[in-house]
Amino acid sequence: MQEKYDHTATEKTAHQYWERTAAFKAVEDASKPKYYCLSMFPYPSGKLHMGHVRNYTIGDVLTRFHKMRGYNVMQPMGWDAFGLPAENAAIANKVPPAQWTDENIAYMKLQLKSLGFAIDWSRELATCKPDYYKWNQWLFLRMLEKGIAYKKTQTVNWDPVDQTVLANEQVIDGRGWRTGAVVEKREIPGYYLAITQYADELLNDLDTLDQWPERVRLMQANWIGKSTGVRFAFPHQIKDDAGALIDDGKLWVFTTRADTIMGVTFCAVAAEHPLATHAAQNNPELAAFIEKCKHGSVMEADMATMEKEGLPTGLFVTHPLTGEQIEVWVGNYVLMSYGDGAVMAVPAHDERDFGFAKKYNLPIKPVVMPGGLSLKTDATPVQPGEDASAIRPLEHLWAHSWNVGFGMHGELINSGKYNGLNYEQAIDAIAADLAAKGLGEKKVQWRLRDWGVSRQRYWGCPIPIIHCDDCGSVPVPDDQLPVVLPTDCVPDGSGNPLHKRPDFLNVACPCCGKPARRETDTMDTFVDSSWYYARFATPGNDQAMVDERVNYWLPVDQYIGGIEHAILHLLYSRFWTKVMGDLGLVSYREPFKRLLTQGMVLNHLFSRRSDKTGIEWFAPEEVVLQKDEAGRVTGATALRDGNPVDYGGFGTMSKSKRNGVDPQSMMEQYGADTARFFMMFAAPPEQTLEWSDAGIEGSYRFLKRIWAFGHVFATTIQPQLPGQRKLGNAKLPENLASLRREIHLLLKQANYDLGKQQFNTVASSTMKMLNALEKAPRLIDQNGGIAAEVIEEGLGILLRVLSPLTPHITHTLWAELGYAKSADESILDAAWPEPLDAALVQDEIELVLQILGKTRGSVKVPAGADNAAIEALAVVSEIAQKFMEGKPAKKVIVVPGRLVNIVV
RNA sequence: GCCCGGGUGGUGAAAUUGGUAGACACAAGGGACUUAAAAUCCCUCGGCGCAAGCUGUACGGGUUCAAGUCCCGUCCCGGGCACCA
Repeated sequence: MQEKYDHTATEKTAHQYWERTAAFKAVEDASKPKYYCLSMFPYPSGKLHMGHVRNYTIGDVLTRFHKMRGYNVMQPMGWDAFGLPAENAAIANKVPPAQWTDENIAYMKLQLKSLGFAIDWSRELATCKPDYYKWNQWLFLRMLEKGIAYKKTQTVNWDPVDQTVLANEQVIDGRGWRTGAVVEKREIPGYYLAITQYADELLNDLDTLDQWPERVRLMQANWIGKSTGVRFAFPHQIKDDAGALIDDGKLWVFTTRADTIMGVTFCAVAAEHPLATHAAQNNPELAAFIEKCKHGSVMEADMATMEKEGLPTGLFVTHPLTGEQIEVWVGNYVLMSYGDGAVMAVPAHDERDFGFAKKYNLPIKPVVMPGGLSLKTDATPVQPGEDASAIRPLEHLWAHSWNVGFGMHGELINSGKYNGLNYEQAIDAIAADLAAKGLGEKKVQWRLRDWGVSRQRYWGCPIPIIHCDDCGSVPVPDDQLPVVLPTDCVPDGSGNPLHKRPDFLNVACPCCGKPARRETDTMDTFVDSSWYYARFATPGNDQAMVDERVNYWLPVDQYIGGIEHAILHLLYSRFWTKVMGDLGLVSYREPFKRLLTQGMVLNHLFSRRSDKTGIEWFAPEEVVLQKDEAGRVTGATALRDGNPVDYGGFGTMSKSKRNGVDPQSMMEQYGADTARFFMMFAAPPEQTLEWSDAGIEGSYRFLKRIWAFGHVFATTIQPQLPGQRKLGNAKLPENLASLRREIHLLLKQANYDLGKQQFNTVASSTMKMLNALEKAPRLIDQNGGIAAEVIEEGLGILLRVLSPLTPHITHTLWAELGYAKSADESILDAAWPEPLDAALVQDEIELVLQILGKTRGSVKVPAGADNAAIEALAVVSEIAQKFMEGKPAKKVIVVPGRLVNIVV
């Protein structure tokens, strides 16, 4: 074998072998447990970034590990290929998005191949291809039939110059990003998917996802936002100009605290509420305020700090239980989009209402005595630590905003017939009374909204609808699917280019046959990514969305991706799965059994602030770091002018901050194995990873040492191997037994860590194995062939444990050093190593010796010794005698295999 | 504001879930080889101390034979959510 490590040659050899043997082709096989390992598919933006490399390396390590463990593994890859960046690139380069996308896919595929990922490329898919998106359209039509998809008007950002709809991120300070024109809000029709029909199941099934990170489940639960309460109405006689009762004479509100209804002193409605609109007609001040509220809501950042403001409408509604007249206010803190756009206000028990009431001098009426407080003779509560003789009226307590009531449950007071009831009793009684009057009932309110999927965009999956003047919006018949998107359009930024394509637009109505128009809206790209993992299981089927194979491979056993998809993508995919399940297409209810959210890749940030140009960012290779004598970074100077730049610590790699590292140049210089190893070694997978050039060098050094040891093995150890092997359970001389034990202990640790998906310590274990083996060759002089056998076994273990991380170098060494049993066998076919009990046993074990809980040293005891024997040995040991200072042992704690603690 | 994570050497981190804190690596310092440099190899490396030893996991308490790990309180850092009624 070659003496020096040549990563280019090594990687080429391995790639050719995998290609030639179709090593990663996955075929259904009922005789083996299956393992479907999936990394979130990339958007073909042009080239891979380090986040991709990290993501796919994690997936590949798991894939290869399971393959060697005997699982039937499948790791596919595809392209999330529709989306806005392709349109933007088209505008900039005057190239059709399809062409740009295809070119990017071709390049990125090469990059993925050069990283050596064990991907079954025969299952590759791109969401922009008709054979994929046909099934988006097909399922959309099924949803339409079941009432899960429906049409309603939606508000969009409209650029009046470009005549186009803008995504939220394309609106900058209220203006279009390209034209600078003031963006208008427009109401246009669009299609929605009723994800809220599945809200309950989506929430409840989170409990079954016990192999998901807790925080992701929490984020989803918050997003779904279930709250149970009572929806009820305040009757009124307020009429509009035509003389009709506004909202049928009922102001509906939702509350989770129906027990405090008797404490309502006013109501607040959103600026867009019909009552507000009505009241503003003859009230310029109110009209101005409402206008301000509507505009204010655009600026997200101000929302958080915004002061609670309001104005009275002068309108009154009737309290449904007391009959009192309740004034209606417009409040800037009431959202039209949540519930009914109106709230009851109970200042005594809600912090926000309280602040509002204090500001505008509205009455505060306490109706709940918080639990845990006792009452004084005048029925006021005693504060913890307060002198019980102090007499204060109830109102005084709240007027001083002593927070005894906000959000707390307790017994009702000041509430007439409900006095004395607790939280649950009060809600039941009040809900019953409201129901009897036809003015309310218990209700569950969700934060989750239906999913608007219409996008007024060209580069997406066409929505399969035809608009006919006579028949209305008609679904495209199944036999006319797919509705194919023309791929030769070049968007220029003004409007949807499909509008200029008569060949696409003009079509006969499927109902009546008259000329009609095709829908030009396309689907949200989240639709594309909501089921691609299922299609991977059934490649090549042009007759059905999925087939029986889907129930073999799915659910995905391990899904890996960024935390940024914790909510939308994962929630939509779960929803889509449930819909597919209800249509009888799949037999599982959750798509992803186990989820790993990998951390981001960070790098140093360098910048310089100048008055003229603002912030200028420096790439790490453009600066020189300054360090103090301890090696701590104290500052940096620019290479180009020698002047200082600001060091901003670590931040996520980004184009704009110029701190990204290009995987391509990395791989050319050091190779894929080094990149992969560093990624795995530098941090546990879920944590952020700090890029380090020195760390890369270190990983490279390790691989060079592995290779060098392989060379030593081939030249000096292998020739010593006896023809007849006798290692097995053989009794070895202590120096060999100890080396062998060390390797097997490290293997045990590595297997344990792999189970935990803690790959950084797996990498550590392989380094420790090499450290041990490098010292071993001299053992041959004393022990001959048997030592060579121990080393051979150790290196074989090391290569296999390392192989999921650095598959190329281990592939080559495995073959070159004679580990492969035949020419068509590679390390991938080797069984994963397991530690041998025979290698782990030892005659004597060393226990930690503590006196009074303080570690003082260690004591050697025979391996089989029982607690009493260990105790006896420990007490008479030299160290124990020294530290016990002649005092008798009061108690001795023996933790088998670990330590002895003597208490005196 | 609420909800999650975190806080361990100069740095990234480890500690088999209550049992020798700092494994493994990076950086730094010293040495060997070399005409020299690079590469490689060896040694040192939490703090104090010549040493025995003492001390040390953000801070203050507690439980325990034993606490980085568990409990209570405080202070920071990161992330998510939010006028959600």
